[in-house]
Amino acid sequence: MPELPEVEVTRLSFADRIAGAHILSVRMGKSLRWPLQCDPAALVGRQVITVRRRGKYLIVDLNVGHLLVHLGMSGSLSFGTELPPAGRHDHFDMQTSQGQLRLNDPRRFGAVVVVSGEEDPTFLKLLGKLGMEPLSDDFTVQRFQLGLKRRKAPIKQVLLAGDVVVGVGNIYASEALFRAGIRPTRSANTIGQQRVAILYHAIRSLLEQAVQAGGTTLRDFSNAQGATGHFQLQTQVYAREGQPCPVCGSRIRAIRQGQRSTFFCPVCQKS
DNA sequence: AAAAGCCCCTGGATGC
DNA sequence: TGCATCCAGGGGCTTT
Repeated sequence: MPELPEVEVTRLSFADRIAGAHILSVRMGKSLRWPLQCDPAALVGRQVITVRRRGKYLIVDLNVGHLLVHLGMSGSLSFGTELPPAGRHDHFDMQTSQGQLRLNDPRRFGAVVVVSGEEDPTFLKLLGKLGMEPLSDDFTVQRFQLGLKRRKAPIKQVLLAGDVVVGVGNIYASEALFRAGIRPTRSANTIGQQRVAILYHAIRSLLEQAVQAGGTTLRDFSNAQGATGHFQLQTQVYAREGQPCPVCGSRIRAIRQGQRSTFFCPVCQKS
């Protein structure tokens, strides 16, 4: 469910409200992808400083240590002072002096993990090999090109892998390649400089627009205040197999790449 | 080093 | 209505 825009929108929807809060209690329900790696009681009394994002991870900086939060495929956070009683899929609840932070995640691919710092082995394992942040100044056409040069796998899968650029998930990968006119099966290292530049700008503008739109809500995404996104109204190929291409009218096609579906226009994305 | 598969888990949609 | 099958926005891990 959540790609970079959804994670960023989630962050923006509660970061200011939780900053400065003191942790009063922590409850872990059914296990998520990994154990918390810390006694919940040990978090009591710590203070939330800020909330950052790296790729699709949220990093909740505490005065002592950090909370790494990942939404997986079906996770969503809520933050509020009057949340309903914990339900079946609420697997993490953190009561603070400024409200309650809750992770709801039916599929439990998500995670909440406590790390001591940025040298913590878990922090390094999860975040250490991530690629460039697409909306940061580090991400340049030149570096993007350099990253793609040494990959001969299909461009769609290189984008998804997250070791060149982070945050582009299954929806935005198809959308970006459509906007750039590149066939998803094209080997990353064979894309010409001009095309790489176009793809670079497509990725940036797409993600920026999606954040502006509050993210994409396909079935159940909502931010920490419960608001849904509306970028799905601007998607052009994702989940539109058989429908006419918005540019040329050809039928949108669907293929499988690495057990994920990919959508593209066979005419606009010739190669 | 890079690429390809497998798997974690639940729920909704579809088909018989 | 019941049951089987497939699919879903991610990504770490193991094997080639």
